[in-house]
Amino acid sequence: MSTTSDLAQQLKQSGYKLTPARRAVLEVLQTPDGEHLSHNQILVEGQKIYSKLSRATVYRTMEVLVKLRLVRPLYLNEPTQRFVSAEGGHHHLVCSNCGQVVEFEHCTVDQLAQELSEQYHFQIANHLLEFYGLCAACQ
Amino acid sequence: MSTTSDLAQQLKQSGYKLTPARRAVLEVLQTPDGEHLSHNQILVEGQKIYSKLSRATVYRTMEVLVKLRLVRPLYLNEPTQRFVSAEGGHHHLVCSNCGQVVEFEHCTVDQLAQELSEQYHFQIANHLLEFYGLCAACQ
DNA sequence: CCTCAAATGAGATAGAATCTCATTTAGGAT
DNA sequence: ATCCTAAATGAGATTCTATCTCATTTGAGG
Repeated sequence: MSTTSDLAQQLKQSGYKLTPARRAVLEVLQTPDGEHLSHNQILVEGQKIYSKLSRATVYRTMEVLVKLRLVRPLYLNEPTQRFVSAEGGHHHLVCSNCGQVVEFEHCTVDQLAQELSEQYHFQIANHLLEFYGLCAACQ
Repeated sequence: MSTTSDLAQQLKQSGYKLTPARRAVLEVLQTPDGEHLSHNQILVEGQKIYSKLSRATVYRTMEVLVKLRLVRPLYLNEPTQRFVSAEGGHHHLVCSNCGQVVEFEHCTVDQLAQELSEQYHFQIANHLLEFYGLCAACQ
């Protein structure tokens, strides 16, 4: 997602205190598996780093990160909020049958983003492109 | 979304009984505002048609419609499942600040869908393309 | 008009998100 | 180094969405 020091730096510069609880959350977010994590996953992983970490603090910290546009919330076909880096695109192939989510990289919507940006006077920061269908196994 | 009779016909042909509760749900889905509805909205509107309609039946009916691929579930930046027609694409400009959702029509991902379909052996039925940013008012 | 598997309603339960409030603490001021 | 205060925290209560259970009702074929 970003390096912990990046995120910590940004928090500090925006006037937020750097607490052990927040450090733990940031550290979780920048692990190799730090993308697409839910609040609960962040809580469980975060408590391995700082055992007193509470659920409410995870919610509040993520709220701050979203407000600062350091991460972006996302729902992947279930009623659970997850988080991804705020920049760039996120591209998924989602199987309507088994729920499997495959990420892909190649994406062709930049041109379209440009056009929409002008047409609707939207300042576009990132996007989500999901294709729904049946994976090879479920067909 | 579809006409009620379409949906009713499909249910019938798939071996499901046509009950007043199901008719009410189908009728709600095919009103002009029948897209993007949540379970709760369907319940409230449905009870205006058939007052005994229960929450559990709304959930179960939508589950059937999803299984038959007549509708598709979708989360729009909140932890509430909503439903859209199963076919075609859904295109949104979402304001990260005020949450406003604008729909747009012109879309350029068909070519990409074709390529991904071959590359990942996915049988793609529809897609969701969302751009996140700041709307004119929030900039 | 009978029959019975399918469907329903009501309420219980589970899980995610939000709120409240008394206590603790980061970090600037002294 | 110590003090001070607004900011942050933890724990638990509360709200809302989703799922489950089970006794009762009903659609639709025979």
